Amino acid sequence: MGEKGAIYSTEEELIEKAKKLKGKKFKDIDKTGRIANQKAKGRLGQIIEESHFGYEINSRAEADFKELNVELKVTPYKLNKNGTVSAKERLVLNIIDYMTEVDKGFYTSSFWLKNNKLLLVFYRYEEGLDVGDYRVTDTLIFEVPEEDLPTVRQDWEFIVEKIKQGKAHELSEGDTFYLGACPKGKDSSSVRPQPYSDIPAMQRAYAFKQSYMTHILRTRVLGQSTEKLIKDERTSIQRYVDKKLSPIIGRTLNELCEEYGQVDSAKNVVQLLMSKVFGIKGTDLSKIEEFEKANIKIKTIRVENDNKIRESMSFPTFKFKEIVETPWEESDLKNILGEQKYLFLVFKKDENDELVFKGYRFWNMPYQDLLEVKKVYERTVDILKEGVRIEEQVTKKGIIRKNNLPSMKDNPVCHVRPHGANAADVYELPDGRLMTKQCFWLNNGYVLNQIKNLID
DNA sequence: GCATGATCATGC
DNA sequence: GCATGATCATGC
Repeated sequence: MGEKGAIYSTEEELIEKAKKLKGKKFKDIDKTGRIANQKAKGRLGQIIEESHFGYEINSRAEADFKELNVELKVTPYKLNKNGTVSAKERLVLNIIDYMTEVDKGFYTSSFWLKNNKLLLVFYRYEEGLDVGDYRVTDTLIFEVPEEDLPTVRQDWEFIVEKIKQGKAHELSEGDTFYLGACPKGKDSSSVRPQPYSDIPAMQRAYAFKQSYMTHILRTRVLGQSTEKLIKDERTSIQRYVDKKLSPIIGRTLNELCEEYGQVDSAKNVVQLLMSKVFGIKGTDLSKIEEFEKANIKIKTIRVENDNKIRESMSFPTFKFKEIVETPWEESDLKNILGEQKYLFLVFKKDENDELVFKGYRFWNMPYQDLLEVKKVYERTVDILKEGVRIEEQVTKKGIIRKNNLPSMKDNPVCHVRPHGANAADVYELPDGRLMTKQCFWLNNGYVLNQIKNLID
């Protein structure tokens, strides 16, 4: 087989060879028995590298196809119940060496040098299927498109800036838009040193977010199109949103509706108005390409004129029997809060009860606060395991049930409260009793703190 | 007045 | 019918 690294002399040759993977199952690709004998996560990539492309396995910092500067990545997707497809996971790239990455520039960074050209091999994941029966369906040479480059670059700079501030241990995937710093290691005890702090930081790798991978899959492989927010300009999401929203700070909702020709005063008036401010055709801001790619949720926050927020912010209901079996690190809540990015649009009632646009901010939960949520989650699991206490009180309105799950007073960040169609909307408890569906809520006071600097 | 339980509205 | 975001109701 000759010198490794000399097998494919041109990209075209490599692409042709890659195409032969299409339609094949891993058990038919594998010539060395890895599929049966190896449990490690990276084995599917190794099978393709070794059995299909004829390379010895290595973990060098250089690209897999060194002479072409192409890195091989094997990645799963899934079919959703509603007929769409999604990436099954984020695409994990190289581990971040905090000690050396801070001295690099974007184009000399380990991220760029190793990953600026990828050979993506997509396979379809199906629950219950043997790994050997997973099938490769598509291959693609991928380079970050020019339109995404300003945002990816800003993401990289954000990560490096955090390391420079001695906060590598506070990195979170939700900090950034397309390129994230995701946990990489056996568990949270896998740590490594950082240059500007003595606190060991969780080992992390660069990763294209799952939402970004879903976008690549849908547009580049399936040829679907979505509505772009940023059309011609070479700018990042953050800067584009700044440009559109900062000029309207201080204006009243009524003024803005008049100016933008938003006559409908429906409940979702803010969403409709903002669609016009951003100049998109549709009315669903979260469907905008850039927001989908970055997994951004838009939330309107309404502040009363006494500077309070009336309502807390809810999350999806949880199933009691499921969360008692799920450790925090694997929980849906941790995944949402660790990866989700929000765009808060803040309106406040003035002295005449008129809503004024006070400002906006991209937000994701800071690391310290995530630790508080962890406490509440684990306390909830403990109470459910011990057997939650439910007391029934008969009142004029009917029966009211009280419980001892973590409440707003117990934690500054979040609490547990009912969330169903009504009190009869129940799930089964671990002990067999039925209880009104519950979910975690962010305390209204906590949410207020996150946007306090926008409201005077 | 606030914390907590209950329910509505909407979209798929 | 259900998930999810939003909001109401009331006893302490």
